[in-house]
Amino acid sequence: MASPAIPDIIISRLPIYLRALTRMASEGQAITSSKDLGERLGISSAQIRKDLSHFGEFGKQGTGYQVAFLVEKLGQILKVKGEWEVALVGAGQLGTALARYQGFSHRGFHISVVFDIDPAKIGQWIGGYQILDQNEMPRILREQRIRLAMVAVPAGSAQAVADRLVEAGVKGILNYAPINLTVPNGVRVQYIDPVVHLQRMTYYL
Amino acid sequence: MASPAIPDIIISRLPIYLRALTRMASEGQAITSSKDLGERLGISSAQIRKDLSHFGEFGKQGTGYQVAFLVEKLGQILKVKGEWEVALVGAGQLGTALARYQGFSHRGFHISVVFDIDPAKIGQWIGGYQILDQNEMPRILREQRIRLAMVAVPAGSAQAVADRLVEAGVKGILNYAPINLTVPNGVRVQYIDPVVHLQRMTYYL
DNA sequence: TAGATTGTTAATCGATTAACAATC
DNA sequence: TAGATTGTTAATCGATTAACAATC
Repeated sequence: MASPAIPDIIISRLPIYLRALTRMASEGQAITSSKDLGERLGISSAQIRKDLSHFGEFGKQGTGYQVAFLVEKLGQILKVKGEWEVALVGAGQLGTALARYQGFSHRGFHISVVFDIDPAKIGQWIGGYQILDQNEMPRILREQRIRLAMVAVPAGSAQAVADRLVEAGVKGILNYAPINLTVPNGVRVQYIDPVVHLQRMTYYL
Repeated sequence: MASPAIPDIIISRLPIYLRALTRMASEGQAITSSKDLGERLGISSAQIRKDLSHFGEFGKQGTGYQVAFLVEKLGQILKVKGEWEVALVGAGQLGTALARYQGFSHRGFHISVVFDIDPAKIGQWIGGYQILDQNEMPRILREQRIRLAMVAVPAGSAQAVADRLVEAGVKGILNYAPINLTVPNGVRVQYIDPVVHLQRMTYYL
């Protein structure tokens, strides 16, 4: 009997828990509780316990959770114990900032290739990466079995890029282009659009 | 009698609708329907109609919605018809990319000031902005009545920056630092952390 | 032991969907 | 008119919360 699928909304909270717990660990905090973690995150303690209970029993009555142990477990659940290779498409302003960002490696990700379509950029170096020709992308992604990609191209080319990524076997796309992507079942897309986030706040002003 | 508060989950979808509709308009599409829009976004048509119905009747039976009219209405609802002034804190790699990003102005936002704490950066110019001393921030924000800010500083200083922003009257913070912020009621925070988004996908790989 | 906190159950709450009369 | 699509109601579905026995 297949275990029931875990709701996506629960999965989406786990990286937030992991981030907070990792910070606790770095601050020397050895033990936490659902109440403590919940207060930090603005989430109810019941929800945290319920979320975690889908994956096992990680705590101890009366005591709470070992921070290091929970970090370990969440890392396993999210499969970020090792390092995922990620392709970056688009070496413009934003792509360059992403290529230079130091925060990926300690949290389970590593940019392995950077692509652009502009002949003036191909061959140039940014953040330790030589920019490759986007036409080579399908071949290189297949060869390196890359399953994650970040898209930092103009909105007008994002869907075409996504189509080629999917063709090349990519299963997860982090899309920085301000446009919705259509992808087949089995492929996931996450969106980062600062304007959308800002607009989510102006309603309340 | 106060009208009942609109659930935040509905507000959070409106910018997505607006973005898709704006794109339709730019592609010359004059009319859409809840079915058409829903298919583009992977959302049910019923949900789109229900969401919009909280704010008025914007469509016509048998026909659908005028794209331009709906863009107008959503812009009003989200209060992004004019332009909001936004402060940017942190002029590092990411802050610089944000300062240079051209995509804010046509969607209701304008960066008016950029701050950093590093004496070597203060006074330098990036993307048309002269970097100001972060110590001047409270005074300048108050003077200019700025209510929105983007935080692109290291995680370790993000909470302190947020505290000062709140003190200075900021009501909405777009936080790029990979850490949860604690803010008083009445202040909103939105988070952008690429690693969180990537980790939300690796579970499924 | 007494106090604290877990994991889990049942109750509550809220969001989504299905369905359809109204009507363009 | 016939076909299409809205806005809305009621039903369904799913997520959150409250409560508590178990137990460290």
